[in-house]
Amino acid sequence: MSEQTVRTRFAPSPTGFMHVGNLRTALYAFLLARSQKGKFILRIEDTDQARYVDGAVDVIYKTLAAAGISHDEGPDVGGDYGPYVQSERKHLYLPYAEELVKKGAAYYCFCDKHEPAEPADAEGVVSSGYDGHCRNLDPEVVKANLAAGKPYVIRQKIDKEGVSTYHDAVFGEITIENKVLDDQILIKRDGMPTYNFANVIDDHTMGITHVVRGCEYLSSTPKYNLLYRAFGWEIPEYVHLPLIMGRDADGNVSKLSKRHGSVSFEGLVADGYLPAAIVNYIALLGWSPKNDREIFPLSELEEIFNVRGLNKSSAVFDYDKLTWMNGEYLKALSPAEFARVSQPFSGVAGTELEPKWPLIAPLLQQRVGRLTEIPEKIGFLREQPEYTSELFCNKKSKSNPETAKAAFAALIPEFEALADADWDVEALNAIMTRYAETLGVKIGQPMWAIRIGVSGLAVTPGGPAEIMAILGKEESLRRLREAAAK
RNA sequence: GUCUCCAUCGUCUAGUGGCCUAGGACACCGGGUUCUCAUCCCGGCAACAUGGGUUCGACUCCCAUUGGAGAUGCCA
Repeated sequence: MSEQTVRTRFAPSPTGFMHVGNLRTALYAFLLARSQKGKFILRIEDTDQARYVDGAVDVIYKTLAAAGISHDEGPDVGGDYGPYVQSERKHLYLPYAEELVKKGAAYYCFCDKHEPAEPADAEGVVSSGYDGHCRNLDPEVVKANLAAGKPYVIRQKIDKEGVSTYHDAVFGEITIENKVLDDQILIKRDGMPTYNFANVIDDHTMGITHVVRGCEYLSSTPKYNLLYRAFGWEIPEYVHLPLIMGRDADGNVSKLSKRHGSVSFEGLVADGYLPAAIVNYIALLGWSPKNDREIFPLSELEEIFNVRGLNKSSAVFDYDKLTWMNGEYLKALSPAEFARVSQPFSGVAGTELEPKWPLIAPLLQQRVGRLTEIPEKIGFLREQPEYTSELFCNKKSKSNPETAKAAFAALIPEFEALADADWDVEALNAIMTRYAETLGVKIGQPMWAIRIGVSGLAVTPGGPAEIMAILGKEESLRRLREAAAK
């Protein structure tokens, strides 16, 4: 490319939610622009009126903002190439299509709506393409039909001879035989442009230099290039991205969709993933910095992003790895920040646990992958789960129901003797430590028993002392006496 | 069906002809540390789809096969 400023765009259609695949496309387009000190543009593609969803555009703004992907031009921030909403550009497209007709690169078509192909027969054969009925209509007939107000569409006229080749930054040279290119519709019966047409016009008129999009457009790109050429416009640089896949219960892989789990940004956030972690994770799903690092703040990605790191093969979305990465982000938060972001997921609001949240949150920060794990992790604080004395067996701490009984017998009176005012983590730990020392066993043994006694669980956030401090003297002792009776 | 693209551990990936008995991460398994289970640390398991070429030498280049994905809309 020349000295020209890099301009990339993200052109979502307002569907009401943001698929992570789309978000990743936006991220890469944004990163490419930022890394080249270029501009990133947001354009709303709402040419399909039938699909209009209320408030869907706001979802796009909110998601991009939450992800930290900021655009330099767009419907909400303005710019020199507006309007940035396709429905507001409606009047713009028809003249371009008519220009193409004049140039012989497009034609009016008065055929009935092409009936949707049969749901595919036994062989899975799908009828393909337009039959070219109106391709060479007599100009006089066209004029008459137009004058009579006959409904029409405008189709691209594609020369079926030879092959088309273009270059893609990720996939290299792509060559397609022109005969498989269909005379696609440019202007629909309702006067609106199709995505295929609007895209080309908008990208050109908005000065887009790098078209970043999913690789489902790989095989239709030659048609777009024919359009650019018919207009005499410069073809942009293409950056086609591999798809994000999901794995279903049977182990089959396909384009990531709802049956694989949450696939929208807001869905993931609701599942307890931090926006920053989601962005970091998807950045590495199909792109590599070519080194062993995995945790990258967005600001750093803006510096180091490079199209050379883009992968050709599709990637399976791995919720486990996202959970791990989310845990890393959670741990990196300040304790106060963690308490703040995790509280809404905790379920403590309005309960007796709410005042104790500042005590509980620190115990969770190092052991949570998804924020939604929190309620089940702290459920025992409100109600102790059922358990049997089997749980008292633990090889490592040399524990069994007998050692537990002994520990209860010795420790309950000691805890009882502790004054309410002294009931804190240090004092409680001191009591257990002293007991272990006099008995000559590892501290793990009494702690194993007490942990289970007050929680009913083998694994808990925090240790027995922390739990007792949160539970308070009365409730702790009640649970311990019950445990001793088992 | 046709067209296009893809192919390294279960998953995300590094690797651009010799640095590869293929590196990192997640998951899994084992050990260690921490006043305690978890966290953390250390270790282990585990891959170049197959078959032909090219080359002194192929994970890397070419071809075929197989497998996978996408496209084939008056959706975007």
